Amino acid sequence: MNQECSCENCELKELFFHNISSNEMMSLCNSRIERNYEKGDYINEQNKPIEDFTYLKSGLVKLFVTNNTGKEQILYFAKPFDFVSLLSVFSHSTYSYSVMCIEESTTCNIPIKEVKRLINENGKFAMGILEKMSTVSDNVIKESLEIRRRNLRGRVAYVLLHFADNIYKNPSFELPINRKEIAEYIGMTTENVIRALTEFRKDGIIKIFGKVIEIVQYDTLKQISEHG
Amino acid sequence: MNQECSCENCELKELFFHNISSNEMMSLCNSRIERNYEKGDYINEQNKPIEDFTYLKSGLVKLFVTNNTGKEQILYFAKPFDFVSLLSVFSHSTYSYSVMCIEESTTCNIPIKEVKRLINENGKFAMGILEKMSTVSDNVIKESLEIRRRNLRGRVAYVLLHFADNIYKNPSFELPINRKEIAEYIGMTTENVIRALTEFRKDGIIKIFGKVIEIVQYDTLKQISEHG
DNA sequence: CGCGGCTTTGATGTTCATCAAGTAAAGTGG
DNA sequence: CCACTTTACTTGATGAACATCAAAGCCGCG
Repeated sequence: MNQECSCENCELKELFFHNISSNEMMSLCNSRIERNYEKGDYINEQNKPIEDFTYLKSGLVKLFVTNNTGKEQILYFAKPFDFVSLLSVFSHSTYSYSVMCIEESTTCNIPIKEVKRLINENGKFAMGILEKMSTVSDNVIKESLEIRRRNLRGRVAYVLLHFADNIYKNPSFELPINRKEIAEYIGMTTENVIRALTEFRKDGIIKIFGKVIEIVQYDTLKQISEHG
Repeated sequence: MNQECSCENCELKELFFHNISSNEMMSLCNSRIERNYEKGDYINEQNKPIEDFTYLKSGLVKLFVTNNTGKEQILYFAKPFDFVSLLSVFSHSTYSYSVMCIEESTTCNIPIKEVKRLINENGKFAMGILEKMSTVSDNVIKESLEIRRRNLRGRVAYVLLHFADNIYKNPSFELPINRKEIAEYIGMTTENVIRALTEFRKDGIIKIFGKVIEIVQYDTLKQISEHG
């Protein structure tokens, strides 16, 4: 009778262990593993079998696909509380995309079988997963549509605001990715991403110190993002 | 004791009423409504409250968003057996997308409350919904990435092949949408969609009779789609 | 027949990708 | 710690791809 399940104190408990009995919880807690990753480490790899249900406890990761021309397309940046393996876990036996750390990260992993068993046995738990999954896929789709309807400047502005508003909640932040990855996210070339950034800098809208970005004229940037 | 639930004979029974008891089934069957739509009718409208869980029995629909510049972006074409309201039902109280018929269609609607109740009570049923939802969102995301990495010609070729292979399963078919809608789907202008089609026609790759398209050189079109 | 919407074509200009070259920064081995 | 290599970043020049604008043809419908 292990009374000391550390999940009891996990800040994600409410999110994930919602609506399950203490027995069920104990069982999950015993089969779960925490993993630490450095920047650049793969958490999941495209086409590899899905074994764990993974969520991010801390850090930041990018979800991307490598298409058959060898190029990478980034589809999402996941932050803590996001379920990293949520998109294809229930429809495929292998990952449809790769997940890589862009900041030091910690994940909590539960064997996918355990989670599936629990879903089958507990509808309330299933409902929670459904809600979370719906949220994540909705976000991914919406973001891709938002990016798609903008031009180069609008897209770059959108990304900067995304990091400032949603990820770091601070107008000045250190970009966890390089220029090439910004390009892979917004579907433009590295050179043109740089050109847009330089323009913003010359116009006094942002300041650039290597990877550190400071948004000086927030409203102007917002306007450019809304297409100006 | 109504022994005559018509769902018993519904071809979608296996898909949706999987793993539920005959009592549960009877209850769903009694609260469900079938609706018929003409081409151009709205099935769901963006920002309107979600009341029903909807799936498509027959026909063809487009899912799209109207962004704040008033332009429409098509994100998916749903065909029978697809759950039309599957993307945001569990995370939002209003639709994130509009759904409009592009062919005469029939839907089966079940009050969302009923479905949620059933999910909460029956994990196996929930698992089925999860799988379906995962499949749909995976498809939407994958398709958008596939389109994004192609140029004009590649995108138009991709759409034609999509209709031929996935929707109509026939190299010649009648396009259910106009040129503008193709453009809204692939993120290009109407004029350029037409130019690409005309090129394909002049090169003898396809034949065009108004909305009827006949793919003559399938392999060539495939090559163009894979970027050539 | 005439009107409005859809389609098509052409001309023009803008936006963006590509190619090339150079600078800065960061890692590597002696 | 310094030369060396590699990787990231930056700028410029050029051409291709695409959007925009304008106009005309087509087709269905009242």
